[in-house]
Amino acid sequence: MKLTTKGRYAVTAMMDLALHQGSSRRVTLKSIAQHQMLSVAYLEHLFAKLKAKNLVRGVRGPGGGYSLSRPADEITIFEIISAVDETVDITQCKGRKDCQDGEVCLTHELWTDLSVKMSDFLDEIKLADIVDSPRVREVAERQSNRCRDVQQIQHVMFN
Amino acid sequence: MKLTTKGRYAVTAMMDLALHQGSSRRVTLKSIAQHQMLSVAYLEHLFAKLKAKNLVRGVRGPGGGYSLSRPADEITIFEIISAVDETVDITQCKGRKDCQDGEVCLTHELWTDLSVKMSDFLDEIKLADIVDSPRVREVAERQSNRCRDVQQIQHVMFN
DNA sequence: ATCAAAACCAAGTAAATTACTTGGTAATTT
DNA sequence: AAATTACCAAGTAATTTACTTGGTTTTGAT
Repeated sequence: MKLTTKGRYAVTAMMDLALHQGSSRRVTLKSIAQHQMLSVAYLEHLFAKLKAKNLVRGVRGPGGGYSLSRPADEITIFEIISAVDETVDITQCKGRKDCQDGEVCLTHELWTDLSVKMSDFLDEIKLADIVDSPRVREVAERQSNRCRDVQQIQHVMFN
Repeated sequence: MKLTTKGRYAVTAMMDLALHQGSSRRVTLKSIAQHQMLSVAYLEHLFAKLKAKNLVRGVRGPGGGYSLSRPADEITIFEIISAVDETVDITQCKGRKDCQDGEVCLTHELWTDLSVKMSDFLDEIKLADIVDSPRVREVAERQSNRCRDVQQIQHVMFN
């Protein structure tokens, strides 16, 4: 179990998809990149991994983008984080002749116990749990209106 | 809330101290370094931070080493991890004119909610919770016997 | 049919963080 | 006095994170 900014980007990106899921609109990496102030190319890497774990679905071409491949209440935070953070659990002393005489270190076992607790905790939290409060829906609505306004202005100014 | 190998090293090192706390023996960085296969110098950095947060106490000189500065049931996992992982929470869009028009991004607020949940979870787990099971005490006892054996052998061979 | 918008792909570079190295000083026990 | 330990600082190496560039494919719209 590891948790870095990479995992955070993945989770917030998935939130983004979940928030737009109802309107059956797809979300482009470009728009996520603007939200999170990231490059599209970096997001591509993350989404390749999310796709490999069957968490998202990509559609090419104009009007394309990404959407959740499962309902938001069937996707856990743990799944998202472990999809991108590839937990390189070297929680074993590799057969060194330390105090343990070939056994795995006690502290490493204890860490594993703790790690499992954390994983279980995050595996109980579904994407929907975070995204589906009424407060959130309201804010999301207000934001998507703002989005539309900004896009219209940009359209008038630059096209 | 961040969680890397650095945090893991800190937690396992603190476990090490907790396990030796009863016998009122101090634990040297050298012995921890051997357990965790790390350099002493790197551990020094970690312990400087743990000390700054008043989680450990150092005693110099022969027979010196580190011990917990509070009982293990008053130290939480969250304290340990946040002592060394210095959570650089840039969970705010820094006033960019995105969709939000100066507001913080919704997804970032949601991440913060989640982050708080995780922190709370780890703040409820005490060091003692992990280290104080009977199984652990037994294994620890066996290990410290082995340790003594190894040390005696080394003493005979190299001194 | 052509064009533009998107996903998808690969091979690099830059930046940040993690972990180590070296070479010390200060305190404390034997 | 000598050995052992914490404590300190300024660097380097290794790894991971994030970005860059330059593509290709797919697909909807004109």
